[in-house]
Amino acid sequence: MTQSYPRLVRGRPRDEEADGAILDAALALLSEQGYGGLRMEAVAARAGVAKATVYRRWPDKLSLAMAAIGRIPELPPVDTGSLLGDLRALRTALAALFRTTRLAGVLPALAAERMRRTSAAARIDALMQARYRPWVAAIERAIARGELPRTASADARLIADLLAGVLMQRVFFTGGPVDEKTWKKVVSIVVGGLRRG
Amino acid sequence: MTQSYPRLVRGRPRDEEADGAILDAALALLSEQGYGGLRMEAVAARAGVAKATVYRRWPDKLSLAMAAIGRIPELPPVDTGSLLGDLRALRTALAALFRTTRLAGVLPALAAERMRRTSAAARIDALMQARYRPWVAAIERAIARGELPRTASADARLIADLLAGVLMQRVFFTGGPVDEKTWKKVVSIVVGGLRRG
Amino acid sequence: MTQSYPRLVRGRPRDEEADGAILDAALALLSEQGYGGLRMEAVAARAGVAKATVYRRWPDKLSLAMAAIGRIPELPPVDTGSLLGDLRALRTALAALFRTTRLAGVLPALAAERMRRTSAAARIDALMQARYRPWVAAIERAIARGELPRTASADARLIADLLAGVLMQRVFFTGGPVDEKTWKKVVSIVVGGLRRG
Amino acid sequence: MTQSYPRLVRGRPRDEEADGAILDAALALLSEQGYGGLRMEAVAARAGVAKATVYRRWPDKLSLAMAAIGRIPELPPVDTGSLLGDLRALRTALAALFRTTRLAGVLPALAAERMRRTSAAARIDALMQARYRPWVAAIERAIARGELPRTASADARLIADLLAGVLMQRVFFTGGPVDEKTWKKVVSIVVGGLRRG
DNA sequence: GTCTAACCGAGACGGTACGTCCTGTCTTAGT
DNA sequence: ACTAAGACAGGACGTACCGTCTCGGTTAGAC
Repeated sequence: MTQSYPRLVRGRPRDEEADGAILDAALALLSEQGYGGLRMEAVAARAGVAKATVYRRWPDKLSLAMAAIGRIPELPPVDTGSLLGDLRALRTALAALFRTTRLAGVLPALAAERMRRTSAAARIDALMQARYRPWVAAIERAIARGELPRTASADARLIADLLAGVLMQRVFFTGGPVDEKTWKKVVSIVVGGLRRG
Repeated sequence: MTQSYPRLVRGRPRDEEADGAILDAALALLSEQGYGGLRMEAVAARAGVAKATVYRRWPDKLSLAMAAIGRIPELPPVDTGSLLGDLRALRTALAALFRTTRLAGVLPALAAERMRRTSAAARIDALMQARYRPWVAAIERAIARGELPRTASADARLIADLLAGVLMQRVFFTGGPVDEKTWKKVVSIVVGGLRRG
Repeated sequence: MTQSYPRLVRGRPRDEEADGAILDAALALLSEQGYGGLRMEAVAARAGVAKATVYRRWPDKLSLAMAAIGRIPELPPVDTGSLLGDLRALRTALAALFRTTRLAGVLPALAAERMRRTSAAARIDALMQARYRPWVAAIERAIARGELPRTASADARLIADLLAGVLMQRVFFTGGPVDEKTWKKVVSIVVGGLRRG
Repeated sequence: MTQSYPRLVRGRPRDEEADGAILDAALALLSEQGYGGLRMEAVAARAGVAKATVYRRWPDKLSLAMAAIGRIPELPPVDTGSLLGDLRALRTALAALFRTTRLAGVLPALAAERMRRTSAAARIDALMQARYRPWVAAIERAIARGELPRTASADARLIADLLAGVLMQRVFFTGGPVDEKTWKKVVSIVVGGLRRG
């Protein structure tokens, strides 16, 4: 599918490897120091690249940070065949992602930027929604399978926000537990509420 | 109950008005610029105070920011006599708080600091839990009144996180609507699920 | 001659010991750190005194420094009976003073202040002239004794400046030696020139 | 004679004009405020340069001050053909330098630093000796011409210190006059003493 | 086989904020 | 009226980082 067009531009082509090195460096530093501690000079040094090479590719720190976050794998596609199985798998996958990638350290920083800079909000929203898509998909599959009432179909995103939201709330704000047992209660309440409604 | 002890400290006492002026300045800047844009020099200038006077009271930016956030009023005590009334009132009060105070701009920044600095986590947790207390209280009152099953009493905090969490999720991460109509659905799902369980 | 009047002023009398403690502290710090490194807070701390107590006695740093320098002993009265003996003794005494008291570290700092602040010049001049008086006195005695021609009497201060000046020049500016042998040459040139003239 | 080598250093070259602007600013402030009143921020502002640009070139205030003093012209080469002519010219030139450049305000400050910081002494000595070289040269020429006895040749520097020293002594310490008439007496004493010796 | 344009590393640039330090003044309670 | 203690406004310190710019040099397609 990919095809090699003759380059229209002249001059020395960009070093394609640099992109990866820069993003890896940025992500590592973002994970270690948070957004506020992310230093462009440190990114360049760690990537073995000049600072201008970073700025040539991303115009500022936020853009770089967002691109770096894009390197964090999304939740793996989950489809166990049942709503309860999917939700269990999603929580486990999210916990694993938070444990192995420091995504958890980066998301609130991104949210903070989002609240602060209107110009950044749209871009960040797109990134966030992509990451929450597996949750919505699981709800929609459950409706299609008849596990949830058809009336819930308009509210798939709301239900996803309700489920994912309680995890975020605890991880980022109240620090409460997000273990398997707690999760079962949440699922029971929400799914029960939906079926009853 | 309060009693006037002789001052044990010597030397010129701190200017008590300065505390308020500094916190007001910090809060204003926090609201306008966010945590990342909070400048100690700007705080001092706006408060009409020397920079050293700020640092004498709060050792760093995070401490100052947290103290400033302490000036934002908490959710007003809500007790309408019914769970649904309380929850409606809480959402309205929170929306008003976010609309009038830029608390919304500050919370994710605080969460970001919390994820980044272990030493900050405990202090921030305390502040956060105080702010979420009205939610827990409303749930506990509902259980006491018999509106929610007695079996839910162990999970009051989880339920509060579930309800508040979906609001936070939408405000900070997915940008979805948090209006009255949406809220009714959320309350219906969660309360329905609890009663059924 | 001194007489004890009843104190006319009311209130607590000044702690007379504090003067000495402050000046000693100032002199010690002046010697260790130079005028530029003299810190009023350090003086107060070292003297075991509050800062205000220092400022009550001396209005600013320069005044304090000058008063502290006043504690350095002047050249001892020298009168060996001959010009050559006096000059030898004066050089030895000055060298000892520079070796034991760090006066040498303080004089150029004072000279620098003198060049900078017109208001300080007169006070500093008075202090300096007092310190150079033994040189003038030795010249005047030599004239009285007939060791130097009577025509030199108008120039006693110039001659003193010539003799002391070469020592200052070497100590402060060119770093050349100021030993006994060098001094003999200087004395021989100057005294020879005066007798010949 | 000058030759153009390829630049060995990489990166953007330093702005050569900035050097001059910084030194001029430093010298102006040094003249107006003295060494103690020299402010790095004021230097940068006056030079129209960022503070870091100053620190990139000179690591501290003393280095900058010394470099700035290097901009003050040295005594012009003096060679009138006779010792008395040279000495008259040197005094006149030095007086002019002190009158037009505030070198006089800076030298004692430098001497004070020299006494305070061993590490600074060698550098300052070199600067000072360069400035006193014309005096030594005049003495050496006089010896070569036979105006002074050949036996004085070992003491050229001492004689220079004696002559320049009395001027320094009066300008910096005792405040006595350094006019033409006074100078004639000094020259007469010193030259007379040397010829007689 | 040049020419030219965009790239590259390196590092200086103006600007801004940091957190610390010091001066000289002021404000307490206590002697 | 003094004392110790220490807070105050103001302002400089030297460091660090941002995003831009300017070098000499490299690497490609266009001529």
